[in-house]
This record gives sequence, C-alpha cells and structure tokens, in this order.
Amino acid sequence: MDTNFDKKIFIENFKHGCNKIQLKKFSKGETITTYIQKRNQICIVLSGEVDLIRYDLNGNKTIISHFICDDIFGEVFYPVNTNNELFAVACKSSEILFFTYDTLFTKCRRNCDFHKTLTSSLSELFLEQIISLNSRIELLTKRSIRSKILAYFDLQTRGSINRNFFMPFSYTDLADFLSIDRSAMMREIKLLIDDGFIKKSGGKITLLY
Amino acid sequence: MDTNFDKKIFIENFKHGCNKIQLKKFSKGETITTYIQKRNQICIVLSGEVDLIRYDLNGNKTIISHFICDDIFGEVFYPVNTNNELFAVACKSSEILFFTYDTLFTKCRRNCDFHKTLTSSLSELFLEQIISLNSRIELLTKRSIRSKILAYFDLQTRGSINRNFFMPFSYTDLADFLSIDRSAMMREIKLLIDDGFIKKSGGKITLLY
DNA sequence: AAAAAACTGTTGCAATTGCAACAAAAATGA
DNA sequence: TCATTTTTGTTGCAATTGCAACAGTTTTTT
Repeated sequence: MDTNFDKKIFIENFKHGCNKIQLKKFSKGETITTYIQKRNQICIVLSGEVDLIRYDLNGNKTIISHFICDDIFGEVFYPVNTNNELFAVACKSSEILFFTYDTLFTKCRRNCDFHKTLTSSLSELFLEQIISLNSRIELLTKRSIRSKILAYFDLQTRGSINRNFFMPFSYTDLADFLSIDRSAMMREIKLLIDDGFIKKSGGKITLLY
Repeated sequence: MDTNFDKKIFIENFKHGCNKIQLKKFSKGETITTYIQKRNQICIVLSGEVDLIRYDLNGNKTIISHFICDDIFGEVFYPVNTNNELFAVACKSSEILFFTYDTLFTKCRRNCDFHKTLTSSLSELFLEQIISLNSRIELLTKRSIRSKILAYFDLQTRGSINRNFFMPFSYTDLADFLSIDRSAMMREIKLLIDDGFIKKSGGKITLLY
C-alpha cells in the first residue's frame, strides 16, 4: 500500500507530547486489541504485521484480514456483532498507534498540530482502506475459482511490465483471502499452467495471456 | 444507513455559492457518471438510488453495488482497472452532489464554511462506507449458501425484537449481492423453511432459532 | 385494459468445488 | 544440527452449487 500518510510527522508530533495518542510496541503473538463495541478505538500499523482473527462458536479460527504497514484497523470499522469476538494479533513485532475516533474532532490540551495533520491524513487512510476493500469484494464476487485466481493475479501484475509478481503471502493464505478451498485452488492453478495461461516457479507467477 | 452527515448544511452551503461543488438531478435510467481514472470525482446520493454497473468483455451486466441516500461513491474508491468500465446509473430520480477529492483540501474562492463541514463530514461518510464494505465481505467469505443467507438475515434483524425484517430489495438482487445463483438460493431458503429455521411470507422473513 | 417485462418458484442434471487424507518439501526453532 | 511444525502438491469421492428451462405471479409500461 502506497499512502501519502506521513509517518514521520506522526511520530514527531507524538514525541512532542500529544496526550491523546499512544504508541505501543508488540512482539510476535501478542494480542494488540479485542474488538469491543463503543470504545471507538482506531489503530494504525507503523511497522510490523497484524492479523484480525475471529473465533466462532465452534472455536474455529478465521483470519479475517491481514494488516501491514500504514494500514488502519479497529472496531469502529466493523458492524455491531454480538456473535463472536474479534482479536487483533501481532504476526511480527509491530508498532501500533492508538487513538479514539472522537479524539480527532476534539482538540488536545496543547492544541497541537498533530491533530490537524491527523484529521487530514485520516481521510487519506480511509480512502485507501475503501479502495482495498472494494478490490477484495471485486475478487470475492467472481463466480468461479479460476476467475478469482485470475482476477487476483491480474491485480498483482498491474503496472508491471513483465506481467509477473511474487506472492506476497503463502498459497494457504491466498485461499483464505479468496475464501476458497486450498486444494481446489491448487488444482485450478495447475490447470491454468497446463492450459498455458500462467507460469509458476515457487512464489513467482507470470501471466502468459 | 444512518449517518451523522448533515444534508441540510450541505445544501444550504451549496446555495450560498460554494463554487467547487455541484448538485445535479437525474431521472430514472440516466447515467450519472462513468468511472474514469484520475478525475478524482466523488459523488454523494442526496436522494434516490443508484446502481454501480459493470459491463465485462462479453457484454454481461453486473450490478457491483447499489447506493442509497447518504451513500458515497466515485472512481476514487476503486482500484485502477483497465479491463472494463464502470457506470453509475440512477434507478430512480435522484439528486447527486459532485465534487473532486482535491477540492476538499483547497479552499474555494469565497473560503466558505462548506469546506470545513465537508471535510469533517467526509471522514464520517468514509467510515460508514468502510463498515458497510466490511460487513459485505463478512457475508461473501462465508463458505456455503446457507451460511451466507443466515448471516445476511442475521444482519438484517440486528436490533429488532421480533427477529424479523422486510427484504429491502428483491430476491434476485439478494442473490447478486451474495454472489450466488438465484435458483440455488431459493432452494436453500426453502430448505431453511422446511428445517424450521426461518419463516417467510413474501418479503417478510422471521428467524425462528 | 392489455401487453410486456421482471420476478418468483421449482426441478433435473452436470459441473465445480469442498473434504479427507497423505507424502514430500520447506520453514521454523530449540 | 535435528526435530517439529507449516506449507505445498496431489488425488478420489461426495456434496454443493450452478445452469437451463419453464410456468405462474407480480409489476411496469403503453
């Protein structure tokens, strides 16, 4: 993700003591936050990676989303859901910025510049988030495994001249992301190779069409 | 959708002549806009309803999303896509507010209050949008037709005491929204009725579990 | 009021997809 | 370094799902 969001300004301002925002560090496996309604918490990933996890009534674990640097997450982005709790867990050691949504629209005691920056940066971040959600929906609404895969590959090669890319995560995770069975996905990828649509060596995929 | 977005202020300010924002009316079937990259257009539905439509290479029509009052749409929310064009079309006679994303961060000639309101309202609208996209993803990632339907019904009955609701759109459209075959969906709904999970009379659904 | 269009309800059949299960390879970590 | 865990790759089989097709309703248009 390539935002205009200026991390340096954030951290700089943070150091100068805005009292409404907190920066915390987490090591791998630590729970960053649980999604509790009405706390209005917003989190931004400054470094590291974060999984958003749900445990359903049967105890099954699902990774709902995966956040990387500059991504924004928090319970305010989710519809009210009484059925099951969501957890944000650090996959790597990560630095996370915390604040509440209300914070943005009230001035802090020092009336710091941070708030002004934050408010305008936030629209930018929200927008990035919307684009990324829309593109995931675009993939999820494809009606077959083949078209899901191709659409994903296509998205990854946008802007590349050679029409190739390296998988940003494992095939197991890709199946999860596209909400399809892993083995069925692997089968379909093999068929795509046999049909001469793509080439694959390890994590490198090249489109041939 | 229940936003804090204050339409009255918008329109009031518009009348007072902010030169960066346009209000246009469309009658049913009219094309409101085509999604052309780099124009950075943002639209807000003040009244009426709007479909976002894609025609793919085979000429198949897909309704990608359906916007109602207070919803926000525009090409800035979509990833770059060279394959096929998107069209926003009025389903009913509609009033739409137009402006560009850049507009928000530059003052208009009159330095009007509108901009201030708009900027802060916008975060609110963006947030609503993110919540609604997340909840759609939640539905789309369910692995079976039955669980998709139940999750949708569940979402609709949130907050209702009688655990019932009226379909906000046709069953045909619901199948589209959940990205499943309509006949397969109808079959599954019948099974849910037979299994005693739900009750259905016309567009009214009651959950029995 | 009649005609046309869109939506609902249903079904048999075929195709895709998910599931279970396993071996091999790769990555992790003790 | 060796042991353990995770990921990849593969397959047969069963189940779900999509497709096609049609009749009956309802809604919209002329």
